[in-house]
Amino acid sequence: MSNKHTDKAPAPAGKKRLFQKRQMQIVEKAAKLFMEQGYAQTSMRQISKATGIDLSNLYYFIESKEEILFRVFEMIHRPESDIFHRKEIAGIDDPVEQLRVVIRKILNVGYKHKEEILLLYRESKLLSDKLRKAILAKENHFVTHIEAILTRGLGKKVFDFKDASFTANMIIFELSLYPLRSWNLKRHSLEELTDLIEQHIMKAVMAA
Amino acid sequence: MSNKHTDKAPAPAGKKRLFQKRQMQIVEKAAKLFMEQGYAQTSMRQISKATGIDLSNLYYFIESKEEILFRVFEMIHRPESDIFHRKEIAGIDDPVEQLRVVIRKILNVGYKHKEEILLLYRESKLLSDKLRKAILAKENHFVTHIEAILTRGLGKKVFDFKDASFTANMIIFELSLYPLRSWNLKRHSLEELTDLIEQHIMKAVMAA
Amino acid sequence: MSNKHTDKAPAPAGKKRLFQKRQMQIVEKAAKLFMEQGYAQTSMRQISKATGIDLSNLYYFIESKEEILFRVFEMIHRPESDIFHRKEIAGIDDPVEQLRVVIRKILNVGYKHKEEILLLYRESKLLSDKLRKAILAKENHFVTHIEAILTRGLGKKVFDFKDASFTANMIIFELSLYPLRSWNLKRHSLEELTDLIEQHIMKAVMAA
Amino acid sequence: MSNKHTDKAPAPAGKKRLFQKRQMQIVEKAAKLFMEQGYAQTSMRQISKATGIDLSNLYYFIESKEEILFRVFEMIHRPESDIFHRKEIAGIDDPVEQLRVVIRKILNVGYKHKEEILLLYRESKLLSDKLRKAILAKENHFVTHIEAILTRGLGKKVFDFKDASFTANMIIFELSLYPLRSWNLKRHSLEELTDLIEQHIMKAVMAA
DNA sequence: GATGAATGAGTATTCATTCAT
DNA sequence: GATGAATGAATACTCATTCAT
Repeated sequence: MSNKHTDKAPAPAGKKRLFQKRQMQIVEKAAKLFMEQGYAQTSMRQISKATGIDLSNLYYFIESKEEILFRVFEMIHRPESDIFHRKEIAGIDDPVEQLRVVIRKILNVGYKHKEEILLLYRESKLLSDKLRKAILAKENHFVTHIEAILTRGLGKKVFDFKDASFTANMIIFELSLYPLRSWNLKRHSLEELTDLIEQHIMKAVMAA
Repeated sequence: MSNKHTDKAPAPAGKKRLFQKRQMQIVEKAAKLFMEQGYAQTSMRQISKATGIDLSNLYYFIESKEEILFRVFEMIHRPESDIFHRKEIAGIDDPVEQLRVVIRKILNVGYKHKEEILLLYRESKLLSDKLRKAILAKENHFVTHIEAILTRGLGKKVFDFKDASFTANMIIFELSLYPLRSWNLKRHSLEELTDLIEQHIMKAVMAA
Repeated sequence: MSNKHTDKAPAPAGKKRLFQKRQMQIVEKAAKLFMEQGYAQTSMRQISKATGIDLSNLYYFIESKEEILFRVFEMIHRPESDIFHRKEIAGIDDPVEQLRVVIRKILNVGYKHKEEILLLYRESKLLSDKLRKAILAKENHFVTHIEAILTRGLGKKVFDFKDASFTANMIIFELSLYPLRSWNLKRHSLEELTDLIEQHIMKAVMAA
Repeated sequence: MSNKHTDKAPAPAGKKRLFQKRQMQIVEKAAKLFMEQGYAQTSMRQISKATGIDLSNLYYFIESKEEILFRVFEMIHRPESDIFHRKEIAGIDDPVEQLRVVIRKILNVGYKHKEEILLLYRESKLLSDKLRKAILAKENHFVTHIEAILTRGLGKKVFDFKDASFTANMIIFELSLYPLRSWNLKRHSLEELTDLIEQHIMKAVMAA
């Protein structure tokens, strides 16, 4: 997918804004449809109807259905991206407390964006290798951050485990328990779940 | 899906076997295609070509594409189903040891059937409610078994956690780390992974 | 459609009976299905299931789906065929009374075989020209009989109309009011209908 | 059948006309095919070929094969619909004369649209309940009008019969004698037929 | 007489995408 | 920027009928 549109000769800034606004509109509505029905089961006509943008006109703003999916994935990752840079987290000195807070933050994001995360797991395979890798790279960013916290805690001997990289991966995975298996967790409230997951993870990493 | 074929008047056993053999053939080939390309992206024509069974004749052995998917899922679950009943596990008295063995068994199944399990997570949404519930019920069977082990260990005070049901769910989930995130675990060998996962889980449930 | 089966070398009478019995079985069940769903919407598989005769075996008793339809039509006409020969009708001297009785007889047949008659009107077009003509010839038989009664009444000056052939046709047609338009006659009971139709027809043919 | 096309935002009248013109084209050609071969025996491919509109493009103008059938029926009813509102009929004071004129008008329509009316009787069963009811409602409109004339004549004592509703139904039915049984009326010219049918009906309703 | 399996052409319908205006 | 119409390939599925055993 070449950036057919975005690398055009520099257009008046106003026009460009409007263009991107339309794109966002499309991506957001499409995201909703993809989550509800799946990518393959959503037709361009449905997206056209949902956005109110004429079917042919849609292709003025996006190049293909696949591009929409890619942009949907991009959009999904954005809200979580800056979690680690906020002072409320970066400023915490105790790795134990820091991990605890990060866990809760990510869990909350997961509750809110359950559908989006499910979508990511379900449909990312459809992307061409290149695009899928771009998405997975973003994922990796998270793992790296967790790993940093873990390593710091290991140095301070408040944590105890064999492999920080593995453990970071596992933790990120555990944090997606709810989005991926909510159908089997109906009996717990979100508050309970948060506590249970936090305790489960902390117990697995804490030094004795 | 009615039992169009299976509830026929009792046919000669040999003939019936042949029919089921063909069904298996279809389901296995289809499973492979579904894993590689996804369910929606796999056409009945492709299944026909892959099995060598004429497209229309395919429908002599199965009722619909959806039935194939359902049978694929059934097949995935089967090899794991009897894990818990084998003496080598049911016979173990120590819950700690028992859990450890079960973890390793399930992990091994997961390594072998990585693609299948991914498929299960990816495409189970596509099944009609009825069929999806049938599949989830099988899943639940596993969780229940783990829960039983956990509860026994809790009684013996060798385990320590708040909620056996939640913990069993979480463990089952952790055991699918590899199938669901193998793309991020390339640097570990399967033996390493097995050890790491086992330790991670055991640490999270063991009493101090 | 050649009589592939029936003109075989003379078979033992018992076998032939059985063969015809099976044929009847097929035709009767098929008739029911055709009436309910229409000819085109009924599949040979359904007929096979309804009769309990294996699909391939069906073709031992009939040549084609079209032959079944033809035999269904044949069967439909049979019960009415002998109406006119029974003494209770042939023995009546007064044409007025005779017509009246015939009307009531045919109406009753129509009430009982509403679906069959509808089928005849709906699907006879599907038959090849030759077969359709064979069916229509039977129809004509009725008209001729009515025409005879009318002509006799005209001679006795108890009836009054211009064209006996036309009138006979019209009467036969009027007698199929119920099978063809029952959806618009729900508010009348069959007894009422019988009276109303009889009076309507009689008024149209009686001399002043 | 939702009004997928017709409830669009008010488009330029010219464009809309063109769209409807295409629809008409389809419906007319399809009507011809349905009459010749029956609905079930006519394929969308044939309709595509007959109209010169590409098979997939056909679905731009109509929603389904069933919609075509429905529109065919609508079209059949339209030319007759305004019969009763024309001055030449509504303006007649004498019910006898009025009925006579209506009979002749409807008969003429029947002669012209013999095939269409046959189609209506043959295939209306295929419509879904909802659509069939819409068609039958139009039919009923006719009956109601005839009934009104009959009732007026009954009041003026120029007519004599027991049940106006039944008689109206019967008359409408008698007027379709030719479309439904033309195969048995070949020996009469249309002029003769018109006279014979008119006389038959009038005799059945007139007061002595 | 019966049966399981095959065959090959057919069905209505949907799709993403593009073109001309 | 927008719209109506087109395109051509694909979809899952069904059919009447026949064959080999």
